[in-house]
Amino acid sequence: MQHKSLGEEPCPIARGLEHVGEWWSILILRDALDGRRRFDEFQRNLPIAPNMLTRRLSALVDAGLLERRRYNEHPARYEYVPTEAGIDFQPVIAAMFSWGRKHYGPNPLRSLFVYRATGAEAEPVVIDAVTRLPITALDFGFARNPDWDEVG
Amino acid sequence: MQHKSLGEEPCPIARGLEHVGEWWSILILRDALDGRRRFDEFQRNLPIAPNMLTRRLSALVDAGLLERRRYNEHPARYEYVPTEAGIDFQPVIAAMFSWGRKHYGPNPLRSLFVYRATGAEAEPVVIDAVTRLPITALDFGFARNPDWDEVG
DNA sequence: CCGTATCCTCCACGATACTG
DNA sequence: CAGTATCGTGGAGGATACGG
Repeated sequence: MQHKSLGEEPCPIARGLEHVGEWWSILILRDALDGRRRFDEFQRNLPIAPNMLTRRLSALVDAGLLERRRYNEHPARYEYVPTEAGIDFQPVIAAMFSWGRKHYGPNPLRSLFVYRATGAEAEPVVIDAVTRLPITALDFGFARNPDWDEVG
Repeated sequence: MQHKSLGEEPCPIARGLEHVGEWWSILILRDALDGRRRFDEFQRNLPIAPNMLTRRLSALVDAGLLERRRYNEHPARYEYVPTEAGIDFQPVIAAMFSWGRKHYGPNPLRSLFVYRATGAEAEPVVIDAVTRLPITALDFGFARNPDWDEVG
């Protein structure tokens, strides 16, 4: 993102976007979370130019989402494995999948859940793992509160 | 996105990204879902140039995420309200908030849930609203399956 | 006051050639 | 096979002036 000042925005969404906002980042993350590790695995699965793949992988490493790990000495070979921050990105991917599936999927009228559940259309929700209560973006007051550290 | 062929990718994530992949789109959506409706409301809350705001709002309308609704005749005034597809985007926003909060927030060590729940750190998960079971991106096989319509 | 039109900059992305 | 180097382009994003 060129508007670097957004990285200093108080909103966690804006801050997070700073690291995954580029087009390919999320798709690479998707593949990494799907078990892909190596350069050519990514490239086989994505219509991306090799230099772009290099750049995005480096950026994701710098952002702390992927770890570059040497798996062979001679010749030097690396694999890219999700860090904790990368793994934590899974719920975002899952939510995006569900949303994209419903509204822009090959068959927009049916969601993936149809095949896995009751046959009724289902809405994904994000729930708090502690309270087990559903939370919504609106609950956050995320775009309103200037101080994200204030305790209610 | 310039790589228009990605809009024809089978993966719902890639397809969805086509509509919200631009930097400002998600932040505008965030504000819209937070109750903002009007041009100047958005602009007051975001460090965005007015022409960009116009462009992104139009794009979101074209993508079917926002509806442009006239609320005044003379002079002509419009407001932008989330469609169903826009509202359905909330889980993505929520997941992004949680993720950004944990890893890139002003206080990266604590998540918002801390303040709302037990005091323990919590991980958000996406659950299927029908089965009430947690789902993960890996469950989808999303990056692997060429045919998203196949029924198991 | 609520936007739109114009013009410019810069970088994400693409194509291709090359190297150990 | 696993990348890097070089060059080019379109469009996202920015600054600012204008219009209803």
